Amino acid sequence: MITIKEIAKQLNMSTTTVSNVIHGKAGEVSGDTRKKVEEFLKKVDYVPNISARNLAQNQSKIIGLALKARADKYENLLMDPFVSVLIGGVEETIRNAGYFMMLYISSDTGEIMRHVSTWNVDGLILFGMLDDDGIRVSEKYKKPIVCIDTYSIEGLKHFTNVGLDDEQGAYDIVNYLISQGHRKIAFLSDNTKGVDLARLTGYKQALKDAGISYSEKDFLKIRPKSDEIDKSLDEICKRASDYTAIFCVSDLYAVTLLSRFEDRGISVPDDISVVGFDDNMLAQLHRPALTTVHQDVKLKGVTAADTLLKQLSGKKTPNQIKLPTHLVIRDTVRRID
Amino acid sequence: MITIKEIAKQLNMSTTTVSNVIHGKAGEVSGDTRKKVEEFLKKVDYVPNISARNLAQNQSKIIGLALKARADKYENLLMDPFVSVLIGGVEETIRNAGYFMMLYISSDTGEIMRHVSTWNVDGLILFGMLDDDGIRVSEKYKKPIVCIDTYSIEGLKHFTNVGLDDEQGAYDIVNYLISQGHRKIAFLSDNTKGVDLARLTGYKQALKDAGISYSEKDFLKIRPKSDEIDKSLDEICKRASDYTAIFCVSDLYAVTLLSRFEDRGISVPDDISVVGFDDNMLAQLHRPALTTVHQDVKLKGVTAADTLLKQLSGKKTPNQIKLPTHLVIRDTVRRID
DNA sequence: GGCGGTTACTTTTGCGCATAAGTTGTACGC
DNA sequence: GCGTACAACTTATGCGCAAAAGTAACCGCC
Repeated sequence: MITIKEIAKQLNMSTTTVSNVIHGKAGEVSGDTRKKVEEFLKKVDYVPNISARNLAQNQSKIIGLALKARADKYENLLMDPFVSVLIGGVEETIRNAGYFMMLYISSDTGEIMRHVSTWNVDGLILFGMLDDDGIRVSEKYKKPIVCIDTYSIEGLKHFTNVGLDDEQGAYDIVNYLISQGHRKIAFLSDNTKGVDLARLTGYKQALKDAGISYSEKDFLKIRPKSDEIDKSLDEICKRASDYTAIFCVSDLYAVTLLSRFEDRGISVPDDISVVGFDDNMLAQLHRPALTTVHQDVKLKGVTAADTLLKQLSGKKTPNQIKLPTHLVIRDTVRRID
Repeated sequence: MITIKEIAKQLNMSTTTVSNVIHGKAGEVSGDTRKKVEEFLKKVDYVPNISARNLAQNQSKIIGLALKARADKYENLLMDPFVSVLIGGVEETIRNAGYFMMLYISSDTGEIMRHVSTWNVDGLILFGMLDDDGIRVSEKYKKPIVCIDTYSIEGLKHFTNVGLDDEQGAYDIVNYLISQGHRKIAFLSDNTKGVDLARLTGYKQALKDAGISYSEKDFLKIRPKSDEIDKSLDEICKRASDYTAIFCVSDLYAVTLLSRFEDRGISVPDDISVVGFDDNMLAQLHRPALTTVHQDVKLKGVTAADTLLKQLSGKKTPNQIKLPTHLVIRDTVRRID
C-alpha cells in the first residue's frame, strides 16, 4: 500500500503538505496544491495506515464492545435473539462516527481491561459485565465506559448506564394482569440481581399498590444450567397451579415455559396466564403470541454508542439513561372474574 | 502506560534485551537477566502497545468478520437468532489464537476492503457477502479470506468456503416427507441463489428420485421486505391447500408460516405439514415443535476461524468445507396414507 | 597466539504518520 | 524602505516497538 511519503515524493512536495490535505486543514495549503494532492490521492486509492496514525496520535479509533459470556445455554447472552440486534445498533452508530468496533466476549474483566490497554481503545461499552472487580480494574484505565443494563450502585458513580425503566415496565405489565382480575401472580427468574431485581421490584410494587401480599414462595426460581433446567421447569409446572398468572423476567423464559406448559397439557391462557419481558421475535412468533413488555433493543445499542461518543468528545452525560418500554398485549392473558 | 524504553531505563539495560525477554527468545538472554526482567514486567503490569508493534511488524493480529446487513426485517441477518452464536464461535477461536476480532456490518464490499486495508487486517471472514464485485475488490488486497455459506463458483476459485452440505440436508428432509406419504410438497424461499439454491436442488433431487414431478409453481416465493411480507404470506396461505407439505428454506420462515397458519385456523400437522432448516431456538420452542434439519452454527463459526488461522500460518486448506447436517424429527409432519 | 565461534548484550534504524518548529516569499501599513 | 504579518510551504522529531547490525568478552583449539 502506498504511503504518504511515497505520494509526497511523486508529487515533489513534503509529507506535511500531503498530510494537511488529508486532514482538510484549510488555510495551510493553497487551492492548487490541494487539488493536485486530492486528485492523486483518489488516483492511487490512498488508505492511511491506522497503526501508524494511532501511534502518532495516541488514540485508536476503536471502541470495544464487551459481552459477558457464560457457558450454559440459557445463561449465555448469545443465545438470546436480541443480542445481535444490539450489536448491530452499536456497530452502525460507531461506524458512522468514524470509529471501529472490536468485539470481545468474555467474563473476565481483567482480561478485557488488558485488551483495552493493549489496543489503547478509546472507549468501552460493557454489556452484562460490571462486577465490583470490574469497577476496580477499570478505574485504572482512564477510559470512558458506558454500561448497558447494569444496576451496580457502585458502578453508577463512575460510569453511565444505559438501560430500561425496568421497574416501570414490570409495574405496568403486572398492573395489567391485576386489571384483568389476577391476584395470584408469580414471578419467574434465575437471580435477584441487576435487571432482574429491578423487574422484581416493579412487580412487588404493583402487587403492593393493589393490596396483594407477596411472599418469598411467589418467586419461582429457575436454574438455567443445562443439566438442571428441565428438572427446574418441571418443578415450576407443578407449582403453577397455585397461580393464575406468571410474570417471567424475559421472553426467553416465558416462551420456554409456554412450550413446557403445552407439552404437559396446561393450556395458556385458559388454565394460566403468562407474560414476559423484551418483546423479541420469540414472543411475536409463538402461538399463543406472548403478551409482554416491549423494549427497543437496537435503540439501546444506539444510545449506548451515542453516549460514549459524546463522552469521547468531552461532553457530559447523565449517569443513568432509562429508555421507555411499553406494554404489548397479545394472547397469553385471560380475563378472570 | 509504561513502555519498553522506560523499563529498560529503570533496569539499566537496553530495550532489545527487554524485548527479547518479552518474546521469549531463549539463548539470547541469560537466566539472571531474564528473571529480573520478567519480575519487573509483572510488577508494573506491562502491556504492549499494539499499534506500535503492528507498525513495526506490518501485521495487525486483527481478523475481520464482515456481515452483510440488509434493511428489512426478514432480510436482515441480525434478526436471525443464530447469528450471534456464529459470531461467538468465531470470536472464541480467534481469541484463543491471540487474534482480535473486528466486526463489520455492511453490504458495501468496497467499504469493507478499504477498512481491511486501513487496519491492515491479517485475514477476513465473510458471511453472506461475496458478490462478483467483492471478488474483484478483494483480489487487490492479498489477504486470506474465508467465506461462510457462499456458493459463488467464481469465489471458490479464490477463497475457501465453509458451509453445510445443504443439498444433502434438503434431500434428507424432503425424503423424510416422502417417506411419510407426502407427494405434493412445496418449497418456500425468497431467492434462488447460494444456500437457497443448494437447498432447492436437494429438494428437487429428492422429488426426482421418488418419481415426483416438479414445476415452477411449486416454488412459493416469499417477499421479505417488511411492507410486503404480510401480503406475501397471505398469498402463500391461499396456495397452501394445493400441497400436503411445505419445505421452508429456513426455520425463521417456517415458524413465521406456522404462526400464520395458526392465525388462519390451518392446523399443523393435521391440515398440512411444515418443515424448516437450521434447527434454531425458534424451531425448538415453537409448538408444535418444528421438524427440521439441524446445523451446528457454532461449529460453523469455529471452523471458519480455524480455517483462516491455518491459512495465516501458511497451511493449505481445501477450498470447500461442508459440515454435516442431520434430521430432527419433531411434530410438524403428519404421516399420510 | 591468533582465529573462529559463541554468548550476552547494546546501538541503530525504520515502520507510517502527525506535528512542532523552522524557512521562505510577499503584501501591507506607515 | 523597513518592520510586520501572514500564507504556503519544508525540515525535523518522535510515537513504541522489532529487528538488523554492531560490540565486547570469553572459550577452546590447532
